[in-house]
Amino acid sequence: MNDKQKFYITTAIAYASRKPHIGNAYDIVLADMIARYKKMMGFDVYLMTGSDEHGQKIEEYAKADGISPKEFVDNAAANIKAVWDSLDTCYDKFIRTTDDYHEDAVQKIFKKLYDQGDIYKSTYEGKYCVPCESFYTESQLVDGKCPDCGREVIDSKEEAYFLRLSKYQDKLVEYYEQNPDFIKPESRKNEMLNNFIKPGLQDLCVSRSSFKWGVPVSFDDKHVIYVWIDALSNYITGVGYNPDGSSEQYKKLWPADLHVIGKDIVRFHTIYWPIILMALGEPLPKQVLGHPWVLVGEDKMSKSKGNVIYADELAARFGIDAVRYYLLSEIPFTQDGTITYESFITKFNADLANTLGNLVNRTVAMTNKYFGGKVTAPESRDELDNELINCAAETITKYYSLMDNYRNADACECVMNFAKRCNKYIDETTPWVLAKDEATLPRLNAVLYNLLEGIRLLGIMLTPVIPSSCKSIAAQINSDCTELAFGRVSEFTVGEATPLFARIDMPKVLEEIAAEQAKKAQEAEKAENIVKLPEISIDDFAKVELTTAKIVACEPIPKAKKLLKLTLNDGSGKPRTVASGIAKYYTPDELIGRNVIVVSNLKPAVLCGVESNGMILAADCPNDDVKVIFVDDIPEGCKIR
RNA sequence: CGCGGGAUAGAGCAGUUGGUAGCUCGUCGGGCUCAUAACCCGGAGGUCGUUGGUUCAAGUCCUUCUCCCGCAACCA
Repeated sequence: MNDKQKFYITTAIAYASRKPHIGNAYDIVLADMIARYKKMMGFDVYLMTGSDEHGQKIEEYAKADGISPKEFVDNAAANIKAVWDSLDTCYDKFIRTTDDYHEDAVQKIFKKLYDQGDIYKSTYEGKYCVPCESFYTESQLVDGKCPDCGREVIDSKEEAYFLRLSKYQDKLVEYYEQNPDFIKPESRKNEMLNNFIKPGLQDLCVSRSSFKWGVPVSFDDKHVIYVWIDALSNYITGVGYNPDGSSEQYKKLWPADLHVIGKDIVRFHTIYWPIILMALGEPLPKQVLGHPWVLVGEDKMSKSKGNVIYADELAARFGIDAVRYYLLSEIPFTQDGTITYESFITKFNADLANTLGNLVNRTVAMTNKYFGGKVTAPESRDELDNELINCAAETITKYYSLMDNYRNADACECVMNFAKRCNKYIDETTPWVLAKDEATLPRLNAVLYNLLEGIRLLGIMLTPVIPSSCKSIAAQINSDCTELAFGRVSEFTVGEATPLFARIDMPKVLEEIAAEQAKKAQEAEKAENIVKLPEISIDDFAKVELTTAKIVACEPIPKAKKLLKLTLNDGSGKPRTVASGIAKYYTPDELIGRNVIVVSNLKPAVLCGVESNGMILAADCPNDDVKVIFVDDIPEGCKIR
């Protein structure tokens, strides 16, 4: 038995549909850093991460690839693991929602909640549009008709299971009040209260019958358990929870001390998840940390924009610790952070290479050069030494309080400031002058000792952030003392000075990257142009009626950001109204008077209150651009085939 | 008026309960030579988005407007 206090920390489980990008990886890196820090502080830490492997999307992707969903997620999970491992993350467990013990426990959780009445079978209260095969709520209807096609809807119902949220609403608010630190940062708590809880919680639909790839409801095989109960439960099933009897490990670890998640899923973790736990009669997690996103430049990362940066590729190019350091030192606590190759390299050169790496290098080199690598703790300290030592003490105090509050970026800055202070100390004490005179050699010994102590402390404080580099620091100063206080080592016998981080030649590397990206973009474009849809017959094509038409009027649609309302003359004598999602690319003035091609037999639809009769043709161009196909030299009303 | 977040030096950000505007990068000048063209010192550069107000005192509190970004609703 050990008497250490436990600390159970989790990441969100990654959706196993595609390779995780650097934003997804931020989650695990942050959690890993916290885990390492807590270990350093003497906690018995357990870090769990994993993959979310069910759902319609995965079913579809697998089908498109011509493999079974299980094969698909086996691949995807291996991919996720590989990326996590490429970042030197030390998780204790990787749970997959397709693991048998998880599926078993989830079925029993569902059954238990059903048996005690917290889950009930009901129907989508619904208006059903038969041609559209869709359900709508009363409020979604437009003039009492289908918002999609404008036709009559009928009362209909589809079976589904619901979780009673309303029953636990007051208890949840109470929990928020009693645990002011439950949601971090605090601004997100207000968002939850104002947006979702105050208006009143709707019961949550927790099953699906529209796809099969999920955990089946044990007593009703038409339904699979939808993502909420399946995915969120991983936090307890992964450490051995089961309604039939939980493991010793579960009893020791639960409740979790911290869920590390992205800000987009705060709602699920601070409303649905606590309610599920309350219904199960289990204690609630102590804290949820909703971190911001990592954006590329101004944009959210997306494949179609071609701006995705992958953590493992970045690590392969610049080193694991370079990636970890960037994520943990540059992403703000509450606001979204950005990453670009420029900012990455700038940060790397300034902090890791120039400030820290160079400090270690010059100090170790001097110790070797002047004393054959060996210095001992001095007897006395002068004014300059005291300043340095005080700065070290202040840094350590600040470091603790920042790290305890997950202000890792501020903690990194604070530590780097101490590294700068050490560099300044070298300038103040001028060791190269002291080395010239036999009489000042004791002083030189003291200076180098103080610097090596400073470096030792830097290495300890940065260990959660850049673990392998700190190992290298410890090796170079040849000390395994991990006490975070100045003057705890009686002597140093340093090793070889080897650069920790080689400076990056920014223009050269940027050029290389640009060349690679251009190549990738070309390949991607080629792949895009390959036909993806199944072949159709000429008869299928003949079903599409294409007509030329002149745009006679055009105006933006209020409330709609993307839509323009076009009035067309298609030669029929009757004006035709079409809504088109091109507001971002064209102003009305640019369109009026031009001739375009319209799909004239498209089923009408109501968009933002405007009935759209048809669709004009436009091309999706690279760089997120859209170009309407103009046919100004063809008169309106011509059929196209 | 759908909900929310933001606007501070050329760029990226800090600014806790109102009390002299800071940090990093860049830029200009100087110093040093142990070190990775590195390190150290100094200068320039902001009427803190706009309007009005509260106050001895407003980046900070209240108000008007403008512009950005998420989410929600619509890329027919």
